[in-house]
Amino acid sequence: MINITLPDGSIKEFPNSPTGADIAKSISEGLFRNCVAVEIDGEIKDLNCKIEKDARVRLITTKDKDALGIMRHSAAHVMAHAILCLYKQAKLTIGPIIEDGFYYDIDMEPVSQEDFLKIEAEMQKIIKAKLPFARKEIGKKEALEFYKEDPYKTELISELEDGTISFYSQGDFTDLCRGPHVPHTGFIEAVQLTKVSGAYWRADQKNDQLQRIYGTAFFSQKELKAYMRFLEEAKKRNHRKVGAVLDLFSFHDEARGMPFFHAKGMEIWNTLLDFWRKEHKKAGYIETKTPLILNRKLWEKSGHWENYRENMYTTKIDEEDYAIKPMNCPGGMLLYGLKPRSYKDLPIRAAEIGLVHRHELSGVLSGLFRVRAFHQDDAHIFMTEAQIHDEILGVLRFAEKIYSTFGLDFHLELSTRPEQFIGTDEQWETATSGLEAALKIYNKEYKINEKDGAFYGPKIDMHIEDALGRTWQCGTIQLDMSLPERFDLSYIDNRNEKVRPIMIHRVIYGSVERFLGILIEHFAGRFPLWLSPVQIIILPINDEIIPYAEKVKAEFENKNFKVEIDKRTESLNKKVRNAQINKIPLIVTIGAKEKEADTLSVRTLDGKVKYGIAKKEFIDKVIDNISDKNLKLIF
RNA sequence: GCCAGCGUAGCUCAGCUGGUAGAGCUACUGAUUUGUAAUCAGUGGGUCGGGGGUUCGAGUCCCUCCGCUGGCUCCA
Repeated sequence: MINITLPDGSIKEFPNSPTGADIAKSISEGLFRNCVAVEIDGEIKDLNCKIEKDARVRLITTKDKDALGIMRHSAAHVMAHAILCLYKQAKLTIGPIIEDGFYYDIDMEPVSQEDFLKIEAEMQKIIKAKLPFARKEIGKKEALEFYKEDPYKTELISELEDGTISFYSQGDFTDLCRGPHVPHTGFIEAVQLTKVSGAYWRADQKNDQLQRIYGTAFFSQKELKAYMRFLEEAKKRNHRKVGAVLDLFSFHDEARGMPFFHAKGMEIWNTLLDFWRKEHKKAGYIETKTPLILNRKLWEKSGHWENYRENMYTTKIDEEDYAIKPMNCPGGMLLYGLKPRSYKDLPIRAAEIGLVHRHELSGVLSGLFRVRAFHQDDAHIFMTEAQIHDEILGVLRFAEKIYSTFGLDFHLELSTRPEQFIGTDEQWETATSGLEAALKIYNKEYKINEKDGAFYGPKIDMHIEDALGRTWQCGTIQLDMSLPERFDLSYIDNRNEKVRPIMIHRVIYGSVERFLGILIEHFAGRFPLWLSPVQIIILPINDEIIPYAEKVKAEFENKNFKVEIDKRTESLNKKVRNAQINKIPLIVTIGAKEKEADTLSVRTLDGKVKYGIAKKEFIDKVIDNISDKNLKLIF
């Protein structure tokens, strides 16, 4: 007898080695039809996997959060199967699932999106056939024999241990795979190929370039359609597009990857930095500024010349080598080292909006998200060991305050010591536990990325989440055990001894350019009033009223509102349409009635119009919205 | 840098298998003086990304360079 414990605690008895399918059927036929896999004592297995001993069992239905990944992995197999049918000489490599779908890296002739239709058609045949996925455990020798013509699979198998190797087949297709899979191909209800790219075998440029074909799959056409709508929405919000319509910035061939900001872009830029400066001052930061071009000797001292050279722009001045800074830290070190420091001075929180240049590969440039010149909202905090966790905690709380002002939620990731590192075990221990202690007090869940820290210290990354649920790494807090050493920084402690300070680098916006890009997409160009480059547009109803409208405009400007007036002899409808397209939050129409009554009619971007609002009331409300940094206009 | 796709007026796009470039919006001019998402008419605007080639003839075919987009790699 086998005793199966179900998640609700109930126990079912089976005479001999039941499968997940048997268990499902014993409960209901409907449940069985929706089951894709089964979790046995915490491990997810195929539904037809025999359960040989008493176990805790959880049936995974299509509704389960684990189901989607299992099915997408099966979809990757189906795609590979279809491709092998169409491209006989293709060789498969790896085909994992990713965040919103799957891909398969295949050694084959280059394909383009036009080929998707026929691949998808072939996939549909396989799906319609409802071919069962069959697992076969196989010896290493046999596996190598099976793939003797295939260098990729041979390489993969040779890294596996004998006894752990399994193959999965559907129809005449077989692939090396750990599993699990859905019971049959018919579970792949909605599937679509999304993109192709070249990808190197084992991510190494020296290796062959493979075709990476991406796809996504869902349990229903409805979900697939919703996902496609999401992609559409993201496209509509694309900051490059919105930035052009709103006249915020542009790119020119004369300076690839280096944005030009227009007047309206600068309005937002300055608002972002005004806010930033005010908050930093309140949080006990000083602001500094270091030069753009610094002597090679400094970069040699900091280690950048050795480790970061290929990303640096260099130049010669008076026969000496210089580099345009790719990071602000070495300059910051010089400022700290300027004079003897006392423990009483610490912590020193020195911020710098530093313009850095990095020579990124041409292919990676992407709007404001990936550029070659950008401003970091940097700060270097110098402190004693005892101050580590207070300072880290301070930065976390500070960042939260900043992000929440934009309505951005975020999550944290801690990266620990990598394979290659400098410093002693003890230093790493102190540093890492300092970060962890702060995270614990901060009391927000965080993910640990083992061995993902910088070689010079552990770090905490802050990933914000935008209105579409996409995440972006913005903030980072990096403990640096290298630079204070290299620059021989010190402070005098209370026993008159020289001590090396602990230093962190931290950014909150990250790159101001990129943060602005994220905000554009987050708000879809409809900035909250305090951030809007144009807050109010005045639409005079006819030419006669223009002088009065100008007076109102001057009045608004006196209050520091960002206001424009549309004096064109166009229909009101057209001017309204224009203002809506330009996403100006407050569209104010002025005609004889308004002049008479000292009122305004105010249209907001939702298309609603309020007539007869007293001018004074309007001004007060605008002031309130701006000073409260309201995310939603309260009017 | 690599793979794939793309590059026609300021913007959005049309231009079939090669036969000497087109629309809407914008801009400008005139009329209209407008009450909440495009008033009407007229005018201007392009060495079809650059260069080279094939051809009697190239926006269209080929080569090459540049740029853009999606990925790879890297990262803020």
